[in-house]
Amino acid sequence: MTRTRIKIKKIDNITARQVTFSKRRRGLFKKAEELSVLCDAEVGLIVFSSTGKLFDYSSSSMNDIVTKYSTHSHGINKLDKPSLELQLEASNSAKLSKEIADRTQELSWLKGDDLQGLGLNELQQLEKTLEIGLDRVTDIKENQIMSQISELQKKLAEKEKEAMLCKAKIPFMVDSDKGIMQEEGVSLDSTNNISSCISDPPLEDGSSDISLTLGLPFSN
Amino acid sequence: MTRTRIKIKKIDNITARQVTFSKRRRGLFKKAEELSVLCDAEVGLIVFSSTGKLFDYSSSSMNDIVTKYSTHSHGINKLDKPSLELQLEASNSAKLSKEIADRTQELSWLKGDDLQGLGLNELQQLEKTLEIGLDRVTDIKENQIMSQISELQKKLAEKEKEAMLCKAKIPFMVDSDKGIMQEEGVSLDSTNNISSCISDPPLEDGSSDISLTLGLPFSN
DNA sequence: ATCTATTCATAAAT
DNA sequence: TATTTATGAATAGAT
Repeated sequence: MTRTRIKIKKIDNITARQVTFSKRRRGLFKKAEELSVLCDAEVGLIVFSSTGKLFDYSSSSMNDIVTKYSTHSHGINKLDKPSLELQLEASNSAKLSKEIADRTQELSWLKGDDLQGLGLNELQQLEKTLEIGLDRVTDIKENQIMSQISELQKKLAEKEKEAMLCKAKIPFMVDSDKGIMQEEGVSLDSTNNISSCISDPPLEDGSSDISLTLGLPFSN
Repeated sequence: MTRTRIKIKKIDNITARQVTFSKRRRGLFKKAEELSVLCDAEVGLIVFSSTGKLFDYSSSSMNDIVTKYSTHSHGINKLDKPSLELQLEASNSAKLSKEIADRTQELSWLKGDDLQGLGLNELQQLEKTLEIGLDRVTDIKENQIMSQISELQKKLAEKEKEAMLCKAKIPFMVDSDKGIMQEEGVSLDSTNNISSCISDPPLEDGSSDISLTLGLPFSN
């Protein structure tokens, strides 16, 4: 690899072999971890040195990985064959895994990934499915938008009515309370008058304050 | 590593992730084998891709390695221990089931089913995903259609060329075979003449002459 | 363990 | 997926 290229055969010199083992072992474990992280893969690595020392790395639990390995395709006996129940569980797992794989595949296709292997018919089917899905989603979305809008309009209308009623009451209130009625009439749009109505009984549920959602046509 | 350095974090783009997985997996397995050979080490390597596909390498028997691993230092419970393993299997099953449920749900959404519970933001996100997917599918489909068309055009052109060559030969055939040449000349587009050429050796694809592209304005 | 000259691995482009 | 290429990494041998 460097100063000179070496042949891939057992290194005779013990010292040199140990040195190389240390260096390359580090490199190998580093690469194993990088693979698992970069590619979201499950990696299990077990190394015994020639002197019998153990080194291991696993991206998740080595137990899980080995178990999965022993079931996967190897179906039968990787590590002994403890019980019938285990076998059943294993085949169940395999089925579930397959189902996940299938759905993952379908999801990829729907998202437009991984399409190269598909034939024209499949592509057309996919296109149709997507068109239908898109239509429905757009539909529902539009419905939601429209109902949000009309709800807001309704609330707004209510508040407007409230404000009107409030204003309409002012002459009487002023009249009965204090008798300060003026000839020219009451200034109906005075902000003072309006704010004096704040203590009116609030409307039902969450909508206690219309201004809350007013500038928020797309709130959710 | 190369054109640019990359960060060791999960690669988002699925395609890029798959490509990197293939390359690095090869590299990793190669280094694993080199380590085992050069340093006389026992190496077991198990990799599951993110789609669940299994890859493995072992310098000797994976079973031996895993068994040795499970005893070594780990002394206790790696394999066997039925009840514990059963528990693990069960929780594994639960995980898998949940994953299936998640993907099933997402598939439903993409297909436009079961949208009632979603909020506006989710719907918009969904819509976007579908639009992207649809674009890609349509793209690939169109490509396939175009290549089918041009392949057909190419074949057609070849047949036309064949027919032309055939016709061109007719005068000589008629002349030498029967001497029925007429003053007015041979009717070159007689269907009889054409059909009489069917037994001509078909031309290979490399095509040998100028008429190669004759009827193929859109060849590619 | 550290240093480098080299080979190797590989990200990006094709 | 395969190939190519530019460049970052790994590492054999020396110290």
